[in-house]
Amino acid sequence: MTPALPSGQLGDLDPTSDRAVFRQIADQLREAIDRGRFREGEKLPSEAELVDHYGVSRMTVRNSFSILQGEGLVHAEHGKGVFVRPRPPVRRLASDRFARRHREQGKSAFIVEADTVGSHAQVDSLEVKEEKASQDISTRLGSVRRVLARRRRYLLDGRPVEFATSYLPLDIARGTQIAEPNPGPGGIYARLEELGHRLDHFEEEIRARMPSPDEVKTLRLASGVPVIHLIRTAFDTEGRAVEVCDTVMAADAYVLSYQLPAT
Amino acid sequence: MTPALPSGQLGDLDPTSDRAVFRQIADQLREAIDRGRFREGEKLPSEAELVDHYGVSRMTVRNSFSILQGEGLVHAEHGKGVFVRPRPPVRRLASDRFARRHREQGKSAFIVEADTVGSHAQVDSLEVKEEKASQDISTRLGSVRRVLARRRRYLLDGRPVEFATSYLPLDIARGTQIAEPNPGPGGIYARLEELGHRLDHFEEEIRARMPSPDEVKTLRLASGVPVIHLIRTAFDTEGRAVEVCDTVMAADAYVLSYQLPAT
DNA sequence: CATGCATACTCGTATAGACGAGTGGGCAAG
DNA sequence: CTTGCCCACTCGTCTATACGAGTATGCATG
Repeated sequence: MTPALPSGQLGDLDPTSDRAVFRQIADQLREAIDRGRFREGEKLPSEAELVDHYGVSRMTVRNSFSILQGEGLVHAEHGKGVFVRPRPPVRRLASDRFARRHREQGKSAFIVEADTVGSHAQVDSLEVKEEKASQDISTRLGSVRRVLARRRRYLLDGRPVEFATSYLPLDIARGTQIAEPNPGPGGIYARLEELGHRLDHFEEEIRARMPSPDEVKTLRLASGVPVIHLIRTAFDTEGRAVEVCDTVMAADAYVLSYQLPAT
Repeated sequence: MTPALPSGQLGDLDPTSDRAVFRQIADQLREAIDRGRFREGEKLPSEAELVDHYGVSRMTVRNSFSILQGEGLVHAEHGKGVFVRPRPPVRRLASDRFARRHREQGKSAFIVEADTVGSHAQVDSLEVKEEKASQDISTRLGSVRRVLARRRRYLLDGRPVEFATSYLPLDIARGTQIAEPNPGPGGIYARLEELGHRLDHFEEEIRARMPSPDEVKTLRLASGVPVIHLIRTAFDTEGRAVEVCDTVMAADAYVLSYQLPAT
């Protein structure tokens, strides 16, 4: 005889309900996941099994799955099945992460931080070049036409989590170590201070949205995972904007943390 | 004869490409939107028109639309069509929004702020009650068992944009104006200071994720719109956590802004 | 002129079937 | 024992069809 189906965990449909069948199925799966009947990384019943269990067509079941995918709850793997999406370890960004004392050490802040939590960090796809400033960047940097752009991608345990571009005015960066692929210990902020631009404060703008297809690719995002878009401007003590850093982060990999004075 | 179809703007499929047909269609529509060939709020070609234009089945076209919906680019309206989703006006939250000087005025900060940008603000579904603290809230408030919870929803020009719950320890809030639906001028932070809890600083934790079905309902979110989840803890000058505010915001309605010292 | 209905067009839901392609296990051949 | 193939199972893509339900428009009726 046939063994009990994994779908035995699930209930029945309510034909009298005006809620669409595929929504009812999605509801039941979601609840089963929330209650822990399917755990992180565990496989859900296959499409065929759910077709049998509910007596609906395959497209209806797929429709249910696509809802849950949009919510970021599950992900499908071709040839294997549909799985409860595990919550990856998150990276916490504290608001003192640019404190001067953190710049004293040799290694990059990203690597050091990853080491302390036992993760393997990597930086790749480094690109450093001069280019025309976009309207937005030009405005933020105070009407510059061309900028030095530093692009890089950060990976944690092999997973891309962040993609960032720093823009600097050419009159500051050209010909300095900032224009080199490796900016040296303490990063470009340390170099900026050596060049006489003592940093005063940063401004960060935060948005969240769904990723573009490009971002899905570079960050290898599962469907249903938004991105956090952070734009940071660094100001020196003379009030000049000396750098703009445009960062796109996989939202499921980050918690940002800020401290605000109550004054 | 038939008039030129709106889909005349679009190209052809590449049958030799290994890219799925519905992705190719989504790509073309996305590009057309990005290039401004379809403007904000404008109607895309109907499913039937695209079926004719590309010579594919209706499900394939719908599949394309569902991709764009997941990206938050378009939204469908039953009986009307599929439209380019307009970017709503955003609310900017500055990091000095809790500065003491902002608490002097009579009206709530949310209303005042909305007035200055010419929007109509509303607060509704107010609920104030004592309840058991969740594990997380209890930890943040320093092991309290029960709390006063203040729930409210914020609307801008009739659109719900934010849903927030404040939690306060009972020994502070019980019997005070904080436990009333209307906490009075300056809000609960003003009341806390009057009660001798001079505020020292705030900590904010920020996450972004896709909304739960509940959140979709309360915030009337279109598909493809993530939420920003903000958890703020207020500390008094004695280092005690005196309030935790858990806020869920429609991500397309907000830009958060923070200022960090470089020290 | 105003009301209300018929109708055409829109997207929403659901079925049934077909083929393709990735994965993994078992079995047969070497 | 190892290699390699076949097969069963999985999700991915696509077609064709049907009916339901919301919207808007125009026309007929009062």
